[in-house]
Amino acid sequence: MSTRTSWADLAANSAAENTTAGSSANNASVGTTSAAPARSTYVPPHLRNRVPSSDPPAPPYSGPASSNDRQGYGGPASSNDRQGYGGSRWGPPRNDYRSGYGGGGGRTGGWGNRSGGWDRGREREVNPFGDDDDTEQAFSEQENTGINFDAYEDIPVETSGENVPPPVNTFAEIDLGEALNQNIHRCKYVKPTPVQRHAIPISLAGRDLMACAQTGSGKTAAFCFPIISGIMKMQGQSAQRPLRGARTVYPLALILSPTRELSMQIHEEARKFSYQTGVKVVVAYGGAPINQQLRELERGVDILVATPGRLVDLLERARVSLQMVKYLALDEADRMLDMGFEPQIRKIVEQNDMPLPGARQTMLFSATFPKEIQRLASDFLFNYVFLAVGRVGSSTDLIVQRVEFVHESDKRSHLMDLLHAQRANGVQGKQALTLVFVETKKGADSLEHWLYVNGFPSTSIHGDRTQQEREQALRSFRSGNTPILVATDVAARGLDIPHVAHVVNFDLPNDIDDYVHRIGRTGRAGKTGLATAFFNEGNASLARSLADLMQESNQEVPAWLSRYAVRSSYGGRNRRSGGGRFGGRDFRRDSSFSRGSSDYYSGANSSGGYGASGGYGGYGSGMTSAWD
DNA sequence: AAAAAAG
Repeated sequence: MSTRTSWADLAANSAAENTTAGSSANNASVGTTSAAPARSTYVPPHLRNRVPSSDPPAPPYSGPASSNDRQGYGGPASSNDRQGYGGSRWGPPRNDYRSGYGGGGGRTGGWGNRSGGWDRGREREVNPFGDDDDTEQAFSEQENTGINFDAYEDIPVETSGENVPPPVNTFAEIDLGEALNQNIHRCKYVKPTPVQRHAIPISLAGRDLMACAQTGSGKTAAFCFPIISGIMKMQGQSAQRPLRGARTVYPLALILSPTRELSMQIHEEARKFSYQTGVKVVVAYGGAPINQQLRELERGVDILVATPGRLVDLLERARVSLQMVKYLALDEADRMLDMGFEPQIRKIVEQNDMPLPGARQTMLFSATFPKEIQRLASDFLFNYVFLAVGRVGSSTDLIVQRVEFVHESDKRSHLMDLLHAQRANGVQGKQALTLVFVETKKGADSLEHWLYVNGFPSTSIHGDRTQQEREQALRSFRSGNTPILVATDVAARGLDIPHVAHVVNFDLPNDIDDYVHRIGRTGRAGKTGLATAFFNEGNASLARSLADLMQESNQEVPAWLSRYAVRSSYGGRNRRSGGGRFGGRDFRRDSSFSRGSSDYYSGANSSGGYGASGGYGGYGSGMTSAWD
């Protein structure tokens, strides 16, 4: 069955308000509104637990019959049963649950046996590939891998550290294990992306890693594959896993991210990668009832994906112990270590029973990595490899960046003009989504309301909304139902939302890195995108770094912005170092960081057209990449 | 100053 649909088809499908069977890719697995979820059919014991074999290239085979063996079929989905966006995770049961329920259809059937206890999750595992909503995601991944890989040959890559393991060119070169290889097929990953080519061998070699890489380029896979593979290998060993029913669980890997929605997204991806590997992934985040998450944890967890607050809660309740953690991954690591989060991260990593650096493997990923944050981060690392991977073409080439001078009082009408123009151009159909960033939560509410009153279907996401509202907003935006999303920085990082055609910085952030992350919500997966910023006197402090970034990205810099830039160029706290052409620079190589012999870290390698790029870094100036 | 993250 075909899994390839056009974006337009896809958007049309999603726009159909979740009432139809969805794309052809998974119509076998869905019952949708009309089909009352079938009662599980009896499956003779000898056919239970049968793992489908021989599928590469696997069509996303329909889900196992019973996705939720605890509740028969369709209670509110547990966070682990349902990864999609159709319906509240903890709300009352709804009829429009589509994925994973709808019983049967699978040629294997009968996985959902009721064997009690945690049997490493294999028998009851929901097929994450058979999910409607996951189709969209699978699609975007497909699109990601659809980036012109030939262009990757020239991508600038820089590594530094001792004895850096060499990159690979194919997944076949790496022994990730058969089950994981099958999932790679199912994800339609043909060839590793640059960050995967480099990061996976480094991680498999057991090395710690600090990586600057673009989110859309398979970053999640880059840290998930080695973790899953490593856990699979550990499973042969004795493993002092706690007995079933023990209140405390001992994950082997911990993945932290700064927002709940990003943790959800990582969990969804990790679940695909770990399908039928016997590796169990559980997500825990705030704003949702903790009891359900506790139940999931009790069923066993190898990889815990979490936001910091909820994890601290779980640690304090002694429901989670980090004693067995062998892998620690921080996504958006620079955010995780900034002022707001750092104490919590330290508490988790340093003030609990987590093994020390060296006794665990630590992987830090982000698109931007200011030098000061690198310095902080080195506390968590042991003899790590620094990796910076650029993107096809130069930074943010796929995004056309515009800056317009707009007085505070004119912003709304100016936005209205943009939206009208888009509508007139037909750019804003159901498929073209516009993401509008504002500075404050109140500002988000009032702008959303104003847009709504003025006839633009919009919704908003920010930290004062309930988690249900946040997830609903994201769903509604993704589906094109409300093609305008007003957001605070909660949505700035990591979220992979296909079809975002336009990012408007209604209020510019104060930090250029935040700008980079925000505009990175568009221009993803090889698509072009547009980013418009409203600039006025209040943004003077950003002028210099913004002008620099735009210039580096071959964007047209308005003359008036250059004048602002010159005027406000003192201080330079926001300035990028290194001309920003390239993903990043290991702070250990900076002249201000002097320690030991110079050749301790002399293993710097560089490939791709930029050479060994020595010495353009400046003191104190933030190092960033121009990619998300 | 604001945002995020626990309730």
